[in-house]
This record gives sequence, structure tokens and C-alpha cells, in this order.
Amino acid sequence: MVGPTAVGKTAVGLALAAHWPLEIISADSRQIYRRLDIGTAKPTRRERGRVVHHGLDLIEPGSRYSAGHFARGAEQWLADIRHRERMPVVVGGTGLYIRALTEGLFQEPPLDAGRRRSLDAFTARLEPLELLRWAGRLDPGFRGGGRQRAARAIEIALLTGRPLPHWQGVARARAAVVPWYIVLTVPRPVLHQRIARRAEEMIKRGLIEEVASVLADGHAPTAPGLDGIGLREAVEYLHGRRPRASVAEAITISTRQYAKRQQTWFRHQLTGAVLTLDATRPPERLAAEIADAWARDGA
RNA sequence: GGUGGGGUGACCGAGUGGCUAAUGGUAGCAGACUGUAAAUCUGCCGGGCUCUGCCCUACGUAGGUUCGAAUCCUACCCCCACCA
Repeated sequence: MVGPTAVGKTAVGLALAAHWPLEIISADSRQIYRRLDIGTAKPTRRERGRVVHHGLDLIEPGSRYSAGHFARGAEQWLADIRHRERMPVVVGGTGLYIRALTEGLFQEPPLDAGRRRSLDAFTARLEPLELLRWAGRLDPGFRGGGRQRAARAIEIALLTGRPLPHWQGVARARAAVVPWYIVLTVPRPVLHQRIARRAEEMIKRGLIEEVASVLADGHAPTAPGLDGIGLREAVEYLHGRRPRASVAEAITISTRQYAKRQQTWFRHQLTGAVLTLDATRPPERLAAEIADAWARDGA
């Protein structure tokens, strides 16, 4: 089950538990971080008490995760859930993580960690234009996409001796599941309203204090776990680079933009069975509809 | 009331006679996306059309100067600062 931020995926997931014994796998690249509960809008303790959630609180804010990590982890959780004869429901908004699960990434050859780190440090210092040009030279299939993706193309080409498209074509990993997608949507004005409310709620619940405490424990403001919407803005405020009054508004805007990107992804990148539901309706109704549809068309 | 500064597209903000439907930025819309993905990027962005171009409308308002004005002049309106 996918959909943009603030459509109410968690509520529907919980409501589904009335239909099947299920466990939820969270496909969310931010909720993997421990401690950042408010800033990543994790399901609450109570919600997690009602349905078992996997994929939350996996690493410290200073560590890095990836779609590959997620896919491997999720495969294990899936196997376990099936072993317990329950229904696995993947819930999340991180398109790439979901794709890693449903389509499989390419099989990444082992990369030397040391060389990788020094290459990282090197590319980080290159001029953007130079970086792009270099990526294009090492990987003729490189279509642009900015710093991060250029660095990735360079990394693969240099450390494996073959460009990205080679691995993508030759070594696709097996997909872990046959997807049966449920896409939750809501009219744009409603979504925007929910996003604004969510931003204010986060602050009210102590977003800034949460981030301050993570920083106080010695995590760098650039820690991967703090690189997320809301967290970023909180860090800016705590470092005096943003007035307090502007925090909620800034979070609302970035969240809106992110939600839009998610919708673009779900509109164009999902392949396979897709059931799109208007999530303006109450979660119980949606859950019932999903259960019906599953009984009718599900695998 | 006086003096000075200013009023530019949804917003901020350049531009100070033609190359200007008007640099940038923001917001918005659309798109890309194979291991950092809440990331990283791309396109569009006054309106209309018979759409490699054409026609309207537009730089506070109204006039004027000029072949030609967002840019110069005059009056008026509004905002800010200082002086009364």
C-alpha cells in the first residue's frame, strides 16, 4: 500500500487488521532511524501494539541505509510473516524501496569499502559540471540527474570496471514479491490541508526538542538520519539559520513538494496490478474495500 | 504640509530609451528516477492562435516627449524614511 505523505496509510493499514491477521512492513527511508519518531511521523507505540511493524528503528541517525538493505531485510520479514501464516502488508511512501522489493535491484558486485569512501570524498569536492562530465565519460548511458546520481554512476563504473547499465541489464536480482498495489490518493487541496496540519502537529509534539536531543548526543547536523523534511528545518532553526516562526511553513512547503514527487512516482513507476482508492473516506471503509478487492482479484 | 526614496508579472527582486513578455529567486504545474530516494535532478511558468511564427495584454493611474518608453517629462494616487 503506497501513497504520498499524510494520506493516512497507517490508519488504513491498522484498519486492515480487522480483516486478516497481518503484519506491516514499513517501506519508509526515514522511519528506519531510531529516535526520530516525531520528525519521521512513525506509527505510535499504541499503533505498533495493535499490529506488528517491521522496518522501523533499524539504525542510528549517524548511519546510512539503502534500498538494497531494505530489500534484503524485507525479504526476511516476508518469509517470517508467511511462516506465521499472516498477511504481509507493505506500507510506505519510499518508491525506490518498494521497487527494490517488487522488481529487484541489480545484483551489486562487492565494492571495496575503503576505495568507495575515498572516491566519495573526492567526488564531493568536484565542481558539479565536472562531475557530470566525468560520469558521462565513464558511463555513456548516463542521462544526468545531478550530483548524487552522477557520483553513483562514477562509483559503479570505477569500482567495478563496468558502467551501471551493464549491471542493470545483466544482473537483475530476483523480485521478492508479486506486487498487488493499493495506491491511496486524496484531492490535492485536501492533501495540502492535511500536510499543513501535520507540520503543525509535529512541532506541537516536540519535533524541535527531539532533534535538539539528537544533536546534543553528538550527532552531526549532517547525519544521514537528520536529512529529512522537518528534521532539516529543525536543525536550521536550532543553528540560528531560520526564525522559529518560519519552521512550520517551511516544512509544509517541502512536504507538499515531496508528496507531489511521490505521486509522480506512483503514477508512472508502478507496474502490475494497481488499485487506486480515494482516501478521503474513513479508513474502515477503505480497509473493507481493499479486503473485498483482494478476495476478488488478489493472487 | 515639506524633502528624499520607492511603487515591476502569484510573491520577492533586477532592469534605467530599441537586442524586453521583461535577468534571478520563491511558490505553482508537469516530468525523470535500479543501493544517499523525505534524496538528486529536468522542463514549463501573462493570455490566445492557423504555433520554427503571429496577435493581444502588461512594469501604480492618466497624459505627454520620441520613429520607439518599464526606462525621459508632467500631474495625480499609494507606501516608506526624515523634517515639520
